[in-house]
Amino acid sequence: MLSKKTKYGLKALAYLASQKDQQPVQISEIAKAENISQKFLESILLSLRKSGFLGSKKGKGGGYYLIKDPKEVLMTDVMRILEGPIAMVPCVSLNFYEKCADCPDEATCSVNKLMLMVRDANLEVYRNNTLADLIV
Amino acid sequence: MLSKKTKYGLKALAYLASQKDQQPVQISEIAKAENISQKFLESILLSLRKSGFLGSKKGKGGGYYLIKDPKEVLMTDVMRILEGPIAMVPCVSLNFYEKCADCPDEATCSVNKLMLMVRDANLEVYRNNTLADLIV
DNA sequence: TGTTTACTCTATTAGATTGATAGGGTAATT
DNA sequence: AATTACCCTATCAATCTAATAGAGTAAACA
Repeated sequence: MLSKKTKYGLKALAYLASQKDQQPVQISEIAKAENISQKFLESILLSLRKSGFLGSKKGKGGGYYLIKDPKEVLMTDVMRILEGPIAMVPCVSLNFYEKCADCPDEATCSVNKLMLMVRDANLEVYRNNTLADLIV
Repeated sequence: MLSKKTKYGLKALAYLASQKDQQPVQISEIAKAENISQKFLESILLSLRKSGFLGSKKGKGGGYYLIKDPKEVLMTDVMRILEGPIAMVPCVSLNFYEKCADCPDEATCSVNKLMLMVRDANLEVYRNNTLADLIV
């Protein structure tokens, strides 16, 4: 299940990417346009800023804006920040690897085998899509 | 994240599929071999039986056994029973479709667009793999 | 027939996570 | 200096997960 956090984050990024100019957009505007709880959105945009996707400007006329060209924003990076690991089990995660406590041997683990294929399939989608591809 | 339920269910199915004959295997044996809480495994095997993957035999010499040939058991079906929807959002789910409450128009929704691709990528993996493919 | 075996079912629980809300603080612009 | 809007902390109800406990029931076998 995709978390609301990721869903809202993606919508907000798409909203910013579809702006004509790169003027800052207020949180309240995005929240209203995308039906998102404003306070919740605040925390999401904050984490996107801290991870280098967004810039912000304070004071009157302030708001958030995209730092990079939407074509340069890979979905792999966005998803890892918003949703966390792309893999469904830590033992096949590239960026968040962890050994499964209950599994004695990954090489012969049927779950590992399947989840490795799933991970690769997902990675291919996320790698081949940028923020620009999400805009209509 | 893959739930423990699904993980254990897959391991149990793979364990049963790797048996030489089709004699019933006791829950306790599977639980021990795969490091699974026996009581938790009980409920998982029960749901796999109710959904037509497993048969069970009571009394001495009883246990669970596969009903179909592992080659005939599609991962799509297994995953839907154990984990639920394959799609990450209900609005792109084939078997569990639901409209998103917050989304006015699926056709122009950036999240919908991306999650549709992800769903298809996952479906392809699950459709092209049977229980037999998980065995070493 | 009676006992054992092992599946079946219901209920309960601690813990974690999620999504949302409230309230105040702070920096930058005008 | 006032306003605007970002920034941060804390809290909370609801939900889900994983595990556990205990009792019930059907089938096999001596």
